[in-house]
Amino acid sequence: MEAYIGTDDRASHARFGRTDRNRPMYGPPGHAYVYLVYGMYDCLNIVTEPVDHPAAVLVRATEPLEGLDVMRASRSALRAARRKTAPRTALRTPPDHRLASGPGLVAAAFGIDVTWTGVDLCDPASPLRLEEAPDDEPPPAVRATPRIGIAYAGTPWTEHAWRFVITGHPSASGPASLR
DNA sequence: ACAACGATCAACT
DNA sequence: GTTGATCGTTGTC
Repeated sequence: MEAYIGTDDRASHARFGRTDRNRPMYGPPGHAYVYLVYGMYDCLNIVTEPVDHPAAVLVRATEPLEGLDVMRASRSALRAARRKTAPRTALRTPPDHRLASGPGLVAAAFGIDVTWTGVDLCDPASPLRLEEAPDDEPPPAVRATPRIGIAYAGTPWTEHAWRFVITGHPSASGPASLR
């Protein structure tokens, strides 16, 4: 997960204030904010603050537990559809635990695109939703690191340790040194 | 109307 | 470690 909060956060989509795209960030917490980056990849965010306080966490990675075959299929389908020229080398299939180890890969694995923006992730009837962890499941150890892939190098906004990984988790996104 | 660029990924050197 | 793919959003003119 990676946190973005407020209009002062120069790395956040809310830095321009309220726009058509980032409207869900200003909406109620627990809803999805999905956007397209680099013309190719969808990114799933979860709104985290009350109405009119723009903030969200980007889901950078998930651990694939069920439907791995579906994840593999939708990922390669999306890759093929969005690549003009075929690679010279055969495409490598990633290890199962890395099927959703990046924000664009999470969306690809779950088949999420921008049409999902705004859905209520706390609605038990939603096909895409958050659920309570089982009582017998202890919370994992979490490590905080700087955020990844944001511009404004040298500003305080690149320094904040607002990226959170489950310590040592093999499905985490980003460089191995930051897991 | 237009130009720049981005919360990325995978291929390539 | 570097770079191409690809297009909606945003700021500027």
